[in-house]
Amino acid sequence: MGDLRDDRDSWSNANCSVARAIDIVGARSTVLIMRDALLGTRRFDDFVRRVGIGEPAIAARLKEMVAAGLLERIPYREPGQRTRHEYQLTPKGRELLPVITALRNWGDTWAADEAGPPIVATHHDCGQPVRAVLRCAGGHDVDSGDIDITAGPGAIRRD
Amino acid sequence: MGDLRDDRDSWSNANCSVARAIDIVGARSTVLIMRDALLGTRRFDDFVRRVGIGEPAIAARLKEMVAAGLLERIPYREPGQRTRHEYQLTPKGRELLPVITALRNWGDTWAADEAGPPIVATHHDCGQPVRAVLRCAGGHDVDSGDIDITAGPGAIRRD
DNA sequence: GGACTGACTTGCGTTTGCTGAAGTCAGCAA
DNA sequence: TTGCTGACTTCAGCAAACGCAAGTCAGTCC
Repeated sequence: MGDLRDDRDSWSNANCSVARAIDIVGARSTVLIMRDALLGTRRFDDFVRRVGIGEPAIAARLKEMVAAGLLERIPYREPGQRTRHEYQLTPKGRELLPVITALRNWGDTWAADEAGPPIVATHHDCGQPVRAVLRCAGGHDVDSGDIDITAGPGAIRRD
Repeated sequence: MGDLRDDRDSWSNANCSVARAIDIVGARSTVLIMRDALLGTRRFDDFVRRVGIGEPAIAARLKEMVAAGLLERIPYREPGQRTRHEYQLTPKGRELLPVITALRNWGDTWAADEAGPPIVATHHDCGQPVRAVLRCAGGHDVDSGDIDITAGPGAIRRD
């Protein structure tokens, strides 16, 4: 099976997973809400204070994200308070962690403040910083030059 | 040093690398152009045919991406043709590969066509599929539950 | 020199994303 | 019952992103 890049016009991007993904999570506010959700934020007013975009945009986006299955709206109740709802990550949402981590790594390297990165994610067991890296199912580290592109089952040929 | 999530209001997102990153590469067309650039596309008309967005948007975005240092505009000449330019990835651009890969992985899992993923990235040496995974500098695989958040040198406290 | 082609640019119009200020609404507290 | 508060919603209005159609411009080929 040859590398598709040798015959680039034989496949189309119509069924591209990258495009599908950004159509769901590509909006700026969605990424920023996911950032904070992955750091543990769950309540509406906390999102409003932390995400840094306006309240109407947060409300609209949270609704969209619940509809998209990234968050789940769960009722909770504190003593002496009425029932409220919090937004908990679903597995579908939680699995965006590599995306956000890769984005943060890149921002730390190429768009950081002179002072350095504002927050650092570290491994709980050993305290070392965490990064998103490429690895193959055989367990090898993969360099960007060592990747072949092959057609998957959903490939659409164009003849 | 405690986990910052225990004291979430003590830091601000003003200097967030995730936000900085998406302000540079967050537009839909930028991501799609990077997708194709990372698959080897270099020429204007190839981007127009493959990316799936209009010509004016491609032209404007390529210009922005060159200005942002993601791509470099390099003159080339084919025999009997006039001098043209191609858009080559810079290191800054190439290092977005984990971001695009993580996005593609997520899309393959959560937003794929029934037929399955259209393209598969495989390790050149062993042929196994490539994924973006989290790992710490100590060499351990990191699960999403095993991450601590600590303040980095660029942290902005808010008192 | 005239046609051709690849690489853009210009000029609309439309949609989407976001902001800011103000309004609504449910239920617990007094 | 009235007030309060947290969680939204509604209503302009603006700017950026994108699509489509047409125009430009520099070489090269004939």
